[in-house]
Amino acid sequence: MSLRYALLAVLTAQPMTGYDLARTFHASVGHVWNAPNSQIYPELHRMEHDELIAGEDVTWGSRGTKRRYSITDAGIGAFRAWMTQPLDYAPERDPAHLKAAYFEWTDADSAREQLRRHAELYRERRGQWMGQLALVRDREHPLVRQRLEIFDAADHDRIVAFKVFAYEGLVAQADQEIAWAERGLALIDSLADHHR
Amino acid sequence: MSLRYALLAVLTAQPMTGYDLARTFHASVGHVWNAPNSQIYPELHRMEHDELIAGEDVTWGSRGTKRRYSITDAGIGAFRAWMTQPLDYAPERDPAHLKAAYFEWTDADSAREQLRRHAELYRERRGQWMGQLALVRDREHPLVRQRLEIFDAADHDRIVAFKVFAYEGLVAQADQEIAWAERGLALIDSLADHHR
DNA sequence: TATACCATGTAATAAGTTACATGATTTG
DNA sequence: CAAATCATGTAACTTATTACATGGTATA
Repeated sequence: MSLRYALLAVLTAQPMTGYDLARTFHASVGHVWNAPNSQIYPELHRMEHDELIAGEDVTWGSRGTKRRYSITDAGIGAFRAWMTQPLDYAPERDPAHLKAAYFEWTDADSAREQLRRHAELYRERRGQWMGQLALVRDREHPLVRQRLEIFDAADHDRIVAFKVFAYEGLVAQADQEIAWAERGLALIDSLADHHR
Repeated sequence: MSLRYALLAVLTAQPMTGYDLARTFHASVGHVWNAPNSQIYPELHRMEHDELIAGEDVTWGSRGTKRRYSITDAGIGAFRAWMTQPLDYAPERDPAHLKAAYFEWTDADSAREQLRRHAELYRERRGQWMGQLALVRDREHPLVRQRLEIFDAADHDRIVAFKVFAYEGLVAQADQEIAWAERGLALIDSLADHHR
């Protein structure tokens, strides 16, 4: 159900088409939430049906049209209600750590390769998050800028501070995963040494 | 598809009934993977059909029977293949950080309450992981003990080391989440001060 | 005018959740 | 003999993934 609120979150800043939302997801919010357009489009239809968003057809080129969605008052209410209500956490499900616990079932090279990939993945995510973080901090992030325009200047610091806080948390997560993978690589090396 | 391999991982140590697997999931592997029995029982049927596990009816009490599953050679092969093959990581999906990025949409009390819950959840997980970690390290963990019996003594250190490594990673994750939530609480306090 | 990008979906599966349902066995 | 635990599921639903499908617009 969080997809719906992730979409509403973006639409609180400005109206968008399904395509824009999918792109935004991929480029910015996507690092916290991701969804393919085959999930976004049907959800937008359901949200419009529930009157959380209003769609209007906008002409595009000579013949084409596209549908731009704006959040409604009911949508803002629903988003605010979700924001206030405590989150119900999903049960833990961590295939990377599950596999690591059973590394005796594969060879050292494969285990090393998997840990290197793990580190690599989080280095990449870390880089993307750092990029977003810099844009938010400097108030050059397009969505954040848009958001600041519709909010009172007194709120600007809070808005930016919360986004910085969230991204910093994600960067710290990535750092942790990179460090863990590196400890794993060292462990495998030490076990290999021991064998000689 | 990882559920299947999580089940196989447990069954490499010893044969078990569906009920035992569900319980083991909840009590030990469950901190890395969790599943309700309504997901476990059908999956066991499919795995038996695919001949990764073999079920046998065991008498239980005077009239009852229960079905105990053992991993087959094909099952061991499938598990080893999965262990060797690189993991395909699921796209990021993190409602807690998503919400934190939009805390301006709720009041300070609600935001604080959510961060407190976040810290509390990870403190609890941390405690469970530390418990498992101690059992594994001291080789008193029932499943690990069972596993050590069927493996050569030369492999014991590796087996324990990988499990310790995996659990230590989870503990570090929990520490990170707790620290993040506490930074968030401090941030909210400082924003509230600023308002006065 | 070809290529990249914008735009919107459907269909089929797979995976996961929630609620319900039933009955035997063991233990205090 | 009551309560806790062991044991095994089905049904309905929601969520997410993968693959496919189509066509318009902008730009070099």
